[in-house]
Amino acid sequence: MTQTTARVPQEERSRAMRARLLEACVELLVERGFAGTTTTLVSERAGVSRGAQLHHFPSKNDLVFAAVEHVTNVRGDELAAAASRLPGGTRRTRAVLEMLADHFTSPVFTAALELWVAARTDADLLAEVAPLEQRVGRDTHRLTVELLGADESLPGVRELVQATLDLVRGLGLASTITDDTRRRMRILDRWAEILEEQLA
Amino acid sequence: MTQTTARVPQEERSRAMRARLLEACVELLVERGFAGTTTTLVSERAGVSRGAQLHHFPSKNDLVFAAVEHVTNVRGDELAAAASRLPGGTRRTRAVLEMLADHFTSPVFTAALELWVAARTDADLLAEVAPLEQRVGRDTHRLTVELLGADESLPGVRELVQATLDLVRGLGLASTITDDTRRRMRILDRWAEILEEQLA
DNA sequence: CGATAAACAGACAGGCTTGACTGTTTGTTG
DNA sequence: CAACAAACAGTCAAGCCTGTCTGTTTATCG
Repeated sequence: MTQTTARVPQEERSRAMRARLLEACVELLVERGFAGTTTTLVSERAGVSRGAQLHHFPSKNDLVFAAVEHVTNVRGDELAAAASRLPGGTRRTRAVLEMLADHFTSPVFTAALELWVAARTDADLLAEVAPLEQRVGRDTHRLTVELLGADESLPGVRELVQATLDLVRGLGLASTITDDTRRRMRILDRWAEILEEQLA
Repeated sequence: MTQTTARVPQEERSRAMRARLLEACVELLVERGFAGTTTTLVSERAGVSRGAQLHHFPSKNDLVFAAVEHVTNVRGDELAAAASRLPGGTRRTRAVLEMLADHFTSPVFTAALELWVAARTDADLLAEVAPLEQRVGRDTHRLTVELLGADESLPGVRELVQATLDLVRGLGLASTITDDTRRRMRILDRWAEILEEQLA
């Protein structure tokens, strides 16, 4: 115990402070958007002095880059968690779709969207975002294939799964300014029909 | 002729200047994103003095609001033009999908996306964007139904068209940071198959 | 042709953001 | 416990953006 308390504290505090800053950063991305996420607001939100913030993240890019990674990890975790909560049996396909749609309408996705759009016109940020997003994309694809029990060796199956993911991405984008859950549900119902038919 | 040249000039110049400013604004939205689209850059890009700009658009919001309207109109025009160029006969469905996908990966869509995302965290802008976007959405839906010759009185057809539009929206979003045309084409091929099957 | 108003030009101030910088506290190590 | 390093705190200057303001040119109309 002595060894633990003697060895960890500083490192631990540092870790906690970084985590608080990243959390605050993501919250602000959702609430104020990328441009509205100023370093001052982040430090205020995190309850951290500007000095401390600059100590852990020397520049705004350092903070944002770390936030990108953080968001990516959270997205992966949330997806995995949601997948494990998934019920089996009938209506499995529909449940998988709902899970995906939920993810693509969640705050983490919104934060990722802000980073995504910002990265389009920011080369440095893009270099950071692109590979991570690719990873999430691949992981999500793999997960979806697994959850649907799809056989990708069959022609057209891979494209169908990709289409499914692009669909929920499109639904997610639409939901950011128009919260039309009912419409979304009907579309998912229909898509589930098609998916089951095609994968059978 | 004398009457014409005597009556129009000033109004005409004014119109031209407004158009140049809006064009410059849209260009910058694509190149620099919403946050990077400063009023100063717009006036420089348009070759207009800041004073002249402020005369036509007293505030940045006035400029942006006008740009939203402009983008909306251009989107509508481009879609209509593309639709009229569409070939008939076989592979009609595939051609319609490609047309839609092209639109949702075009610069106007990118500009609209920037406005869209910015509007999410800007109430004033949202009030301006939402109704116009809804209009484009409805028009696009109607156009798609017409081009596909779909019968919306049949159950599930409406949702199928909506899914198609959300799919291309998702593809468009993905294309903003990853230009993966080949992947997109394969997905469209596959979706065309399904669409024809379902609409038959 | 003179008067009036619109169009155009450019300087200026206020507010905000970022990152550098100096100083203080806390933890670690010999 | 003394010395050193990391963590933390807060101020300051430089740069940018927006919108106001004053002045000038161009067109329209009596």
